[in-house]
Amino acid sequence: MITFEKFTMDDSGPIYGQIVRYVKRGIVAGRIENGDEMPSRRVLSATLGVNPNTIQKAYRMLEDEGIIQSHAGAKSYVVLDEAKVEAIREELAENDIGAMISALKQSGLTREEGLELIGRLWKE
Amino acid sequence: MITFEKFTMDDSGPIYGQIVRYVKRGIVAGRIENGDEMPSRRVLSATLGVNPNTIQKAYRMLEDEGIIQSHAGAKSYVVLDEAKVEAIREELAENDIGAMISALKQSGLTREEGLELIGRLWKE
DNA sequence: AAAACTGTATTATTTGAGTAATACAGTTCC
DNA sequence: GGAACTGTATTACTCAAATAATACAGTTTT
Repeated sequence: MITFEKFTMDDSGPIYGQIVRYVKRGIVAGRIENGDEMPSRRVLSATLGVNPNTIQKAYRMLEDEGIIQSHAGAKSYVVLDEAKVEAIREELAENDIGAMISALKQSGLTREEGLELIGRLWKE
Repeated sequence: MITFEKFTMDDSGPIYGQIVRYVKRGIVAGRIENGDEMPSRRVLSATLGVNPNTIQKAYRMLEDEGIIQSHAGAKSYVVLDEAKVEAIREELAENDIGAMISALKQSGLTREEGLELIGRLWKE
């Protein structure tokens, strides 16, 4: 069973998007694997203090991307193969790192200045 | 006169926030300096294709942070000293880089893996 | 002085995100 | 088989963001 701690979600943007990203990052990090059981909409709703409809919206998006499978009445499961995981890994890196690079460029930092600053701020 | 190209604003979140960030990045990058004249609300509204009220909200925030000055009827001007610029520089780095680091950590990357990947994706 | 700009303020409307409260049908489990 | 779970769907409501359409008073500019 995948565990969602009470609001790891401190990102930006809509909550359902944050949940989708949280799951994808969990997959890439190996915390979530093929065959894992998703918490029910109601349970996750209570855990995160978020409306069931919002959870359903996130789950629907995950299903549309082929990451989970839902059958009416039964529990929902994670469905993954190595290719999918790799695709998600690249999508996340592209998004997270790409956004920062374009922000730092807009701030006038060169590649070397940027890398130096990141290295200094990332103290594990 | 500060120039806003037709939608450099492809960020996320409210438009007024994007405008505020755009100005701050311009300041840090040296594109915007003390004494610079801001485009009028109406002009920027037309340039960006955004409602005047939304522009006014952004300008109000900039004024509240002491970055611009507005006097009813007259044009608005940028007001900066070196200390302010440095404060903005640190705020932006903290935000942009901090967000990415916490995202990459959540994806399970170590500091070394992260820095290596960023270096590879940032091809100037 | 008059025209053409400025900033500022107000009211109404639309849209998307999120909440709230149910309802229903399918499944799991004892 | 019945209870207790599942996923799914619907309708109504609130709220913030953004738009739209003005209006007014102060400033530049000619």
